[in-house]
Parts: sequence; C-alpha cells; structure tokens
Amino acid sequence: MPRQSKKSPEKSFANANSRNISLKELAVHLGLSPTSLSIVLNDAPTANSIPQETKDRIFKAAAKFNYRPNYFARSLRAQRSFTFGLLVPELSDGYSAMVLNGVESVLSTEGFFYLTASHLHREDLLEHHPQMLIERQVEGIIAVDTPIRFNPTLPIVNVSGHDKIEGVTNIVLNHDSAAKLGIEHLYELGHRKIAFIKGQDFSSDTEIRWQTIMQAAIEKGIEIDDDLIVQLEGENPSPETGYAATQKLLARKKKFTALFAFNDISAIGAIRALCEADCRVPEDVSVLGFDDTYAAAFHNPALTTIKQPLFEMGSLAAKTLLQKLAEPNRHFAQTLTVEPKLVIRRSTAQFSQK
Amino acid sequence: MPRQSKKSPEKSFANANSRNISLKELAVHLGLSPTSLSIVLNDAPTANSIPQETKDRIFKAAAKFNYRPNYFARSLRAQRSFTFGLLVPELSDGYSAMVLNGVESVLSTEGFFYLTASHLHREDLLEHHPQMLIERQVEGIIAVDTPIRFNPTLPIVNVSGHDKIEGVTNIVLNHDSAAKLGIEHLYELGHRKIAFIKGQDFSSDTEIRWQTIMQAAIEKGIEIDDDLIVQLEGENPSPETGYAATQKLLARKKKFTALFAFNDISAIGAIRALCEADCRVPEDVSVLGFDDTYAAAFHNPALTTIKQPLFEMGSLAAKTLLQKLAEPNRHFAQTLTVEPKLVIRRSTAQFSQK
DNA sequence: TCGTTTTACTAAATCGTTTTACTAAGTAAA
DNA sequence: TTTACTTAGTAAAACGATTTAGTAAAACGA
Repeated sequence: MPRQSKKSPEKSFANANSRNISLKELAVHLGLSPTSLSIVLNDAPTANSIPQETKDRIFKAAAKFNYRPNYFARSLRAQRSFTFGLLVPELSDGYSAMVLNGVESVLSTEGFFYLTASHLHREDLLEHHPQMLIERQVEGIIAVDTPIRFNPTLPIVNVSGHDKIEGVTNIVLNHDSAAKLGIEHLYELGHRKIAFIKGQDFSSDTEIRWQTIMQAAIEKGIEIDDDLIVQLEGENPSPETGYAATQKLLARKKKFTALFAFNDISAIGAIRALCEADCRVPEDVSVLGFDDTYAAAFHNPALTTIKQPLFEMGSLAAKTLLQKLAEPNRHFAQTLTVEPKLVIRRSTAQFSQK
Repeated sequence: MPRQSKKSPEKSFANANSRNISLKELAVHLGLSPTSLSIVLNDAPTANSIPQETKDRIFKAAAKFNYRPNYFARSLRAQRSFTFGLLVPELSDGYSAMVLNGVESVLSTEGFFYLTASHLHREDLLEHHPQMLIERQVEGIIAVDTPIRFNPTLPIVNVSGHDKIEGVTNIVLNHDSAAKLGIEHLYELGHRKIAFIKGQDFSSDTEIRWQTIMQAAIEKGIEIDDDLIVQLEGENPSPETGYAATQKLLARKKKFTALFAFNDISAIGAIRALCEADCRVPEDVSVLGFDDTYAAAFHNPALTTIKQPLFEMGSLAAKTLLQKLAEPNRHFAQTLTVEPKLVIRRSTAQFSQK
C-alpha cells in the first residue's frame, strides 16, 4: 500500500485538511460580495436578477470548495435551530426507543435533529433538563411518558401525556378501547378472577389505564378484588419490578386465573414469579401484557398483549410538532388519539375448571 | 382555582412572557457596557479589577432577569458546540440504548448534549449522517457498532469498532476472554457438538467474535463442524433473525448439544425455534447468549450469557472523547479494552447422554 | 431624449456574544 | 514631580451568516 502523503488529493476528501471555507472567503475567490453568494445559494427572491452564468460560477465554486454554511452563524441570524428536544425517562426500556425511531424517521427527512435528555424520573432533572434544552434553543420539545414540570414557552407534544396544558398536544392511546380489548379477551376465555398490576405512580399512563380497565371490568360484570391488585414500585426498567409485584400478589394466596399486567416488561417479570410458584402460564394463569415491544413476541410463552403503535406515535409527534412550527397561529387539538390492537399469542388461554 | 391572569407575576416563571433578555439590554439596564458584564459573568481574568460591589450588581440583575447567554452567539464566537454526535444502527435493540445511557450519564454532568443519528445499516446514511453531524458542528463523534465511512476530521470513539483508523479510539470487549468464557463453560458442561450463530456481516463484532470463538474451541479440542454454523441475515433488530437462522440449522438434521448464539436477541429467537422443534432448553440443547441485555435475565429459561459492560463502555467512550477535546495533542491509545463476565443462568446445563 | 424600469450587483446592519486593545482616573514609587 | 502601576471600566472587532437598503449601468418606453 502506498504511503499516504498528507497532500495527496483524494477524491472525496479533497478539502479535509483545509479548514471549512467561509462565505466571505468564497466571495473573495469569486470576486463577488458575500451578499450575492448568499442570495444565489439560498435562492432568495432577489436571485432572479442574477444571470444564470454568475449563478453557475457560484454553484461550481461552492461545490469545488465544499462550502457549508456555518450552522451557528445561520442559526444566530435566523433565530432557528432546526433541533428538537426529546425528554424520556430512560432509553433502554424498549418503549421510548421505539417512539424515538418514529420521531427520527420523520425528522431526518426534514433536516431536523434532536437532543435527548433522560430524566430517570428524578424531580431535579425533570426541571433542569427542559431548561437546558430551551437554552440550547430547541424549537420544540417531544416528551415521552414524562410530566411537564416547566412553563411551556415553546411548542410541545407529549407522547402518553394526559395533563391538559395550554400549548401542549398529547398523543394518547385510545385507552377505553385498549382496556376493553384486554378485558373482553380475558372474559371470553372464561376468566372471572383477574389480578392486575398497576403501573408506577410516575408513569403517565398508570391512572388512565387503571380507570379504563376498571370501567371495562365493571361493564363485563367482573368483580375487582383489592387483594388482586398490586402496583409496580421503583424505577428499574427491567422485569424485576413486575417480578417483585407478582411475588407480593402470590403471597396473598388469593386465587386468580388471569393477570393483566401494566406492560410487557412487567408481564415478563410476572411470568417468572408465577413460574417459580409452580403456576404454569397459560395453563394455570393467563398473562396479558401491554405495549407489544420486541420482547413480547419471542418471550416464552409468547405474550398476548395490547399493542400500542409506538413508532407511529413517535412519527405523529414529530409531524405535529413540525406543523406547530409551520403554523404558529393555528389552534391544535389538545389530544391526538391512536388505536390499540389486541395481539393474541400464547400467554393467555381458555380457563378450564379443573 | 383562581383564574390565571396573563400578567400575574409567578415566582419562577416571572419572565416567561418577556422574551429572553440579551446581554446588551442588561448592560443598558445597569448603565454598564456589555463587555463588563461578560467579563464578570464569565469570571474572566480581567474580572479582578472590577470591584465586588459592581459584580454583585451585575449578578443580581442577571438573576433577576434570568439572563441566559445565547447559545448560538456564544458558540459562534467560541467555535464550540458542547455537543457530540452519536451514530447508532438503531435504538430499539437494547444494545445501543444501554451504551447511550452510559454516554449520557457522563455528558450530562459536563454540560454536553448529543445528537443521535440512526443509520439502519444503510450505506447512504452511513455517509450522510456523519456529514450532517459535522455540519452541525459536533465536537466529536461516538459511533456504536458502526463502521467509519467518512474522513475522521474530528475526534472519534468507536464502541465495538475494530478498524484501526488514525484518530479513532476503539472501545472493545476482550473478545479472547469472552470466547474462552463461553467455550469453556460449555466444555465443562460436557458439550462437544456445539452449533454457532454468527452475526450479520454488518455487525462490527461479527468477525472478531467468530475468530476468537474458533480459537477457543480449537484450544479445547472442540471440532467445529461447518454444518453447525449459521449466520444471521437481515437487519431486523428482533429475535426473528435468530429464529430463522436456527430453523435453517435444524433443517440440516445434524446433532448438536449446545448453541452459542451471536447475542441475546438471537439466542431468544433460537430458543423459540428449538422449542418448536421439540428441543427442550437446556435439557436437550444448551443455549448461550451474548451481551446480557435486559431481555436475558428474565427470559424463560433465563439466558446464560457473556455480559458486556455496555453502560461502562458508553461512559468510557464519553470520558475518552472529552479527554481528547481537552488534550488535542496527546496521543490516545487506539484501543481500550473492557472485560466480559460469564453470567450463568438456566439456558445451559450439563450434557447428559441419554 | 428624458424618465422609468430592470439588471446586476454591493455596503452596511444585524443576530448576541467574547475578546482585544484601549482610556482615564487614582495611587504608589523614585 | 514625574513615572509607573493599578483600578474601573469601554469601544470596536470578531465569529459567519442573512437581510435591508441601497447604487450604477443598461434597457425600455414615449
């Protein structure tokens, strides 16, 4: 292999060593003013008074020197950052990540980037991070399963948010449908004694999910026994919390034939606890998850679950926020609703009186 | 609740409606020059010639009007962004997310943020995204399981990178140890006919992991049968690929007593395929994973796996990159190695000749 | 042929900081 | 009493773009 000289002109990296060229330098090179270049390169309205020949000269030189407008200078002048802030509890729980995928799929086509900040449910970070993002001049914030603890001075979309705050659009699942799908599925399988794992208090969906599930249960005439309700505790994003909650539930020695978990992660923890207590899933106890993250389909047994369209919620959030920027005076709905789907796999089964 | 007047002065949101104050405005208010304020607020060397009384006046006014220096103006002047770029294949596979957690834990204490870009293993994005990040003036790039397809004109740390590129520091697992841990574990359990799932060609670790595993196997006198090697195909980040690969393996009807998977995700897919073929794990076949993501511990059966310290690899990457910025002339090691750990759970067991 | 419009540009202001290079007054030293 | 230093600041340039408000020359119309 030939020893690479520092001056060797490589095809695509020709100007890698020379520092980025500025508009002024390029203008000097062309014997024109920076103004003219700016007008032409941005195709400003005045550009039509510039002859094509000159335009071509400018374009060619810009390409040759690989001119890129300085992001800070441009942003300072335009008072725009083309950046959103993303507030998430944590990244590795599978939930936020799928929402982010949806967000990114939209933003990347629009020249937007995003800054991520994980608050880990810590009160100090819930106040501090949004401030930092705003200081960084983000043009809007997408919060995921995150309470809004700051004054919303810029456009905000809250995925799974439920607080009605002026200027904040919530993207929420149709929880009524979700609860009905879950309860009716278990009901039709013959389950009447159903245990429930509620979410942690800090999860945005905890309250609404619980309310709608109770409502759906009442409509079906299913009795909700306080002894069959447990709640997740702690911020561990692993199945650990669901495991601990289910152990607590089992310790109460109350009989149940189905368990409706807060999410897939806790369902997986629950299955472990049931397993250890010699309860077979689904033969002895049916387990129903929520979310349909990647973990669900390939768990053993495969989780029956209520699917949230997380990717779509993310892309909808991004689209909505972009629209809010484009039309600052338009009034936006406080809530956008997406529909759940029941995904039947192997963790639920017909209840057979033995 | 009292109807909230728009002019009601709220404690912490006092200036929420008034646009951010600039240094110049604050200077006018104080009857001083912007220069003086800048010197005092940044505690520049010259600040010691300014009397404490004046300093206090400035601090008080800055606090009162909640003055925040404009990020763009400051960055433009200082030619610094306090931002890193993060290149990842995808976020929802559990691997990148854990690395990001580690990265963020370090950056958030240093006033740094990061922009994330997922390349989805697409060649166009592998070229385009780094360029975009550089245009955004990121001060460095952390790549995770991502090939460097661009000219490294700024400091780079590549988590699980193996290419030796000038200016790029790789953070890698001690693959020799990892392979030995895995192979020796299976060997000690009595396994001699071992099947292997290789990673996709695009995964950074595929080659080195395979080489070290072969080496370790040879050292133990384990014969590697070509018919017992399959490779993951496609970019689906779910266990689907491992499932498909294992089906292919089973179709060959060659006997094996253990399966060493490329990672936990594919191990989970493999278990599903084995299950469907009426192979019990671990009674008939032991399955060994890699990574120890959250999915591993609570899978059924719980995965025995080679743990990578992903969080630490992320935080080490961030620390290293910060150091590179702080000491641009220092020479940095091309490779930083972290140690794996064998985590024994339930998916591997003694091979019993039946 | 004069006035207007179009063409082809440019100078200077602006965005909001930080930094460099001063000034002017007071104090200390010789 | 002059020189030198410290104190307490400030004016202006710089970072690199975009935008406003021009100008000078050419073309056009009556």
